[in-house]
Amino acid sequence: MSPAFYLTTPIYYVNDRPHLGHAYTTIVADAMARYRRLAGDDVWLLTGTDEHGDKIAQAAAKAGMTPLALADQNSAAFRETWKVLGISNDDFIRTTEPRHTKLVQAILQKLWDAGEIYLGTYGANYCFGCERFYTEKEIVDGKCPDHQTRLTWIEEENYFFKMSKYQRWLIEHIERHPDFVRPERYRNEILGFLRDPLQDLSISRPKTRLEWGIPLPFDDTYVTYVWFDALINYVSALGGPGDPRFEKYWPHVQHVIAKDIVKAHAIYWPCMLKAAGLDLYRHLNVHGYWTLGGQKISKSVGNLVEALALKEKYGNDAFRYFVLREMVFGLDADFSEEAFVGRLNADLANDLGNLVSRVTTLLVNLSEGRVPETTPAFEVGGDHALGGDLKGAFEKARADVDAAMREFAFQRALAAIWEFVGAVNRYIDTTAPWARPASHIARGQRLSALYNAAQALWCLGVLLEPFLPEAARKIRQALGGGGVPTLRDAQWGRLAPGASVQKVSGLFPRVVDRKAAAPVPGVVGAAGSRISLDDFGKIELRVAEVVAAEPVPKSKKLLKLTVSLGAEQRTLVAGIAEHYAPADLVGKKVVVVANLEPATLMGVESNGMVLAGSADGKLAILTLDRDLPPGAKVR
RNA sequence: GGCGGUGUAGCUCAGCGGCAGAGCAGGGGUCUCAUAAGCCCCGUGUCGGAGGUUCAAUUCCUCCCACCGCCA
Repeated sequence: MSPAFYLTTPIYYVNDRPHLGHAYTTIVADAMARYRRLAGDDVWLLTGTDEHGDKIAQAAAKAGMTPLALADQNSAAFRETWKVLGISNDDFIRTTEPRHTKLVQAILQKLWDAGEIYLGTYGANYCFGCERFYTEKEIVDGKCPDHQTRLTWIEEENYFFKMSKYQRWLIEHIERHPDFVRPERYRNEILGFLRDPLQDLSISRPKTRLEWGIPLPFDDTYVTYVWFDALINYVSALGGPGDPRFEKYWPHVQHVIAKDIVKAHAIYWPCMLKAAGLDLYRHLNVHGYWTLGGQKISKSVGNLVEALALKEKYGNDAFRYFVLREMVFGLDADFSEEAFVGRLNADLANDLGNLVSRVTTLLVNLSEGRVPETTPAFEVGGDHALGGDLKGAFEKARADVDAAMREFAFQRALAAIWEFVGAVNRYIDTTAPWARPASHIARGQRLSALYNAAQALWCLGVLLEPFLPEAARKIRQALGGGGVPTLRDAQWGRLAPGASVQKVSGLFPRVVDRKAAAPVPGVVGAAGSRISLDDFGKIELRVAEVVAAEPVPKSKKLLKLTVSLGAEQRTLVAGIAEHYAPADLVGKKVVVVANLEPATLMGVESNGMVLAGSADGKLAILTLDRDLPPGAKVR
């Protein structure tokens, strides 16, 4: 029987619209689920939406809707987003579903009967304007920070979960299971927090203040408060104890969350499970935040939503690749279109896409579009072998990916695969199958090289499935493979000689437009996309007359120019030798950046820069359409 | 204020007692099967600062500076 694997994302609050943060969490969970399926596990992937609470009730009132209607609408937006992103979730739970509310009530009743819950008094400063309590540190001069009105001390009876009694037990559990919370930084944070006394957890709100929630089964003048409702989704989605699905998957549960909800998941949740007599989860996997253009995300999530829109511009696989490769799981990372395009061009287009293109083309041109036969004399260690141990390189990559994925180190898994991509590119260069003349040995070497390249490509088509599902499928299909692969298919020889091969080009087209590589105003990295007049004023542009021009020795691209700025002459180096002959430039009036820091190129110090535009490989220097004296200011 | 973390090549980061590393960017070369892609070559950087331990410290300890997180 295959091992079970149960993975959850948080349930997303329907107050938000789906954005980059939600998408990252969900993509991570999806990639992991796909990897475990590939490895042969019996996987259950859960996501969903959290739909109760004040904010929803208020937003619904404002929109003139019922809370449930609002929740329906926004929950659907998440469901739709995951569909568009190709997320392979097996279930989608909503906290307003009966299967959930029933189980929350069942667990509450059980804890109440067991004496784990008591009625206590909670006192705090309340603002009637905000309809909420404030903690001491939030208060400004005894007044509400929003309304500037005096706060009222209100004592309210509420139900409390006896969480404090589990403190010692929880510390011991975390100490005995070093990877219970991972990466380690969050484990340390939790242990630090647990050095102070743990408080009991308020789990109710009176209906007089909040109606939009699950009624307490033992007192229907109260509803269940946030975490006690939300966390239980992980259990209720499996039907709860006694349900075959629960019995099968729950013992193998792992959660994926962002760092903002670590405390609820690492402290409240284990205590709740313990009190309810349920097994604890295996691992809590915590990731960091995305920043945009180096800026911390403040109140507005608009930019995060826009960032998610890049999936449409560049494709799902590229989007998945970028977020999985760029973020070190657990740490914060920066998202920018520039970095995105950099990854897309360097890793996906140049390395992988081009590899797929060249291998399929070689097979079509030199092997009649079939996977060739190989013979021992031409394989690794054989008398006429060439090129080194590609198969060994793959086996290493596969092992490295496995080790990385066990630790949720997606960035390392992808780095390992790309090391192999590099090895295949090198293998093709060193074996150069297109260059083999027609001798018997050369022909055998050529077919052997093509055989190995084909096997390598096939293995990539399997191993890439969790990360680039669409591209991986295209690769397998190009080699005549259909259906759902498993890691066991990622082996030399699994692709049978004789299998037909289709040419695949343009798997990941290069993004060449410079404008596309720059942040789009109003989209991503708002901070980096516009400059102030002051910023522009820092650039000193001047008219310059070219006095002399000569090629820089040993350089294809560079010209050394002497220009006059009127009062002074300067030397500068320009990368335009492929487009302009030195003689064409002398006497021309051009525009230069006059206050650029000096830079030495090929041993020549350059003091400034000639302005030129380029597109599609063409380049043009900016000149004047009327005469101005050298040194004239440009702005 | 307490606890913890981070500070290494232009950028992102790995290394964590024994001659400073990778990827990207940049420069040069080269092949032509391929998406102007590939491949090869090119990195002396006060390893945040100051002390200390050690035969030897980027690596361990102390203090300081800067930034970040959690808690109050």
